[in-house]
Amino acid sequence: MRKTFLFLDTVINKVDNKGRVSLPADYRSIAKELNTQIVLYRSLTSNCIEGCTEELMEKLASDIETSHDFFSSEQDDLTNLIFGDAKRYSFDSTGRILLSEKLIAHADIKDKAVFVGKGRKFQIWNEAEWAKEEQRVREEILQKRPTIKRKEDV
Amino acid sequence: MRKTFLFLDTVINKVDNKGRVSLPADYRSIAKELNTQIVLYRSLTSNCIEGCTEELMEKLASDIETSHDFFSSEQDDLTNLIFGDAKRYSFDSTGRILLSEKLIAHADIKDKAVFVGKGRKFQIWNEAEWAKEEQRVREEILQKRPTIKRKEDV
DNA sequence: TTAAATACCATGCTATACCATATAGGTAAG
DNA sequence: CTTACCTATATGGTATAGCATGGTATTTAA
Repeated sequence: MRKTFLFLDTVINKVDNKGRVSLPADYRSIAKELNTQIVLYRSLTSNCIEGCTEELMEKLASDIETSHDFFSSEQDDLTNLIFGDAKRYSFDSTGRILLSEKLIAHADIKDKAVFVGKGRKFQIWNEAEWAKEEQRVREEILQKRPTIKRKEDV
Repeated sequence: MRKTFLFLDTVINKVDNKGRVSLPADYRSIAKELNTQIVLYRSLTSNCIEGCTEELMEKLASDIETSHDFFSSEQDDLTNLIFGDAKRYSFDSTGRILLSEKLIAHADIKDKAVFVGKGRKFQIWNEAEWAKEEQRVREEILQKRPTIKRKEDV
């Protein structure tokens, strides 16, 4: 029935004192249907956790293999950074994952986790941080809007 | 459930005074599922130990065969360096391997070993050395990021 | 015969699997 | 339009299994 496999929507779930949090049901069903696991890692650019399917990771590994020399330092650095930080997360029968200390610290997660869909990937934010980020993104879009409008007018 | 065989995550395990260290369970399961052994060798470029499956070694052998002249000195050097240094390591029922003196000396391993996933390969570092290396890589990648993106897009 | 490598046993800890309860969304009957 | 019921998801709590690690025995090699 499902034709696309996109992480969508924004969902806020509670994180208990062990670091457990329910993965949104919608995200779970993607992993289930693709028969793959979820991989989480620290975002390179923001104070948030980023996630994707293991399938996408596999694709990335192949891409790196073919686009760089086997012994190149670029490939070395890239693979260290990406795969060294990524970790498979399996959810239990109730759909929860256990966030690692490293991830929680990086995103400053307290008792709430905000899941934000990004298509092939998704992000997990601290509630207040996400509010700020969303504000920032919206303002940026508004600034660009006049340019778009002008084009439409022409 | 698992369809991919990527070495992921960063795990710190203790090395006892005999040089024994637990291979992370996740890494072991890869060797098990692929029904292959783990091969370790001294990194050509860093003060760390590098590891992969024997399967990947096979692939590397084929690649070298096709990418250089069969009798070239380049191929001689490469094969000497890599295959001459590599050694199979089998783990016992509790999942531990015994690191050789040569490897321990090269990576300056003391009482802790840091396993860093690299996708098809992984590395083993001295704790302090890895901290420095991770820092260096993060800074470098952030600078090069536009270049990488361009490559991925193509 | 001694040292070193390998295999096996025991223990404590923690991730994870499972059960039970609560909450919300949706549907159909009143 | 309201109420009651049902299903799916989220969350709290607890038990269990898997893992890392200390220790010891057994085998292999020098």
